[in-house]
Amino acid sequence: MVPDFKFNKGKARQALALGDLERAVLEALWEHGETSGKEIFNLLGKKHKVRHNTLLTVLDRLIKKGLVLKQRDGRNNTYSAKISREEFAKEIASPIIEELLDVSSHAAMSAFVESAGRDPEKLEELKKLIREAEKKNS
Amino acid sequence: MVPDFKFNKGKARQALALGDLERAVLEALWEHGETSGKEIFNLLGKKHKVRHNTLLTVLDRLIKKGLVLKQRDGRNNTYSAKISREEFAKEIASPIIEELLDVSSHAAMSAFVESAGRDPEKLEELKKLIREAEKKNS
DNA sequence: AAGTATATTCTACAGACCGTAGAATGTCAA
DNA sequence: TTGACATTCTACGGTCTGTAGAATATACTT
Repeated sequence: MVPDFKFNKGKARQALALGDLERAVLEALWEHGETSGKEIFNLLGKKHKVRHNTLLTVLDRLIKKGLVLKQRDGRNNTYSAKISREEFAKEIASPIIEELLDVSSHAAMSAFVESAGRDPEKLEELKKLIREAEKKNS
Repeated sequence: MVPDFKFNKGKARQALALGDLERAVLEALWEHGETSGKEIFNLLGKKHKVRHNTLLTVLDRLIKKGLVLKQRDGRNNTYSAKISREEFAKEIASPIIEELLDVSSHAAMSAFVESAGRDPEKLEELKKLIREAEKKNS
């Protein structure tokens, strides 16, 4: 175990290209689909203790990042995820995994199987994916 | 495919908790073991076009992060990685993978098998790890 | 021992990213 | 038209990273 150095949860979240609040907003949009600014505030403002403003700024940044779509609807706006959870996950997973394997494929694979392995279903899917990959290789 | 949004190499590197130059320095230390400041400059200064200073600052930050050890040796210092490549990889892989699986286990597993699957040896190791995990589960 | 070359330390700046939110503005509805 | 509400504009501060000038320490040479 390494003293001092801690690659903590915060770091891991950052690893996913977005800040915590940004992620939370995106999650909310995935969960609720098209959502007005007010709804978003109701969903997140209390828990995160942020102003309505703040959430709108965050939404704006997500728009700039190409992750969220904004539509006018009278005096309100409507926000929706421009990219599905699956697409997002796919987009970020590949380069990260590539890097992890590059640093140490053994460590990466161990960690992966250890995490996924806690769920037998995931293990089954993993095996299936491997069989498919092997078929493609041969 | 998602337009606009690109989780590029840069992001992925950042995901590994360090900046590019920091990573490069750490890699150099892993490769060359105990190294003087001058050697580090010779190894990296040219390629990265940075001053000796810059590298020492980076080393200093790595020290603060608990990743590098500094020792006096006369007028020079000697730097060495305080954490092995394997340890480092292990440390960072787990939380990242945890997060990736959390966002979408399917996407994470697909991406993983796709990356690792390009190398049959890795695929074999993966299968072995899975068998071990299954044994532990039962 | 003084001088010089070299390495290190101190200090600082800039840019990106993110959370945060006040102030200004726009819009609908009564 | 006015009031209530939502949005937009603007901006600040903290963190992280790359970058490096200036100041300082050290050792070797003469």
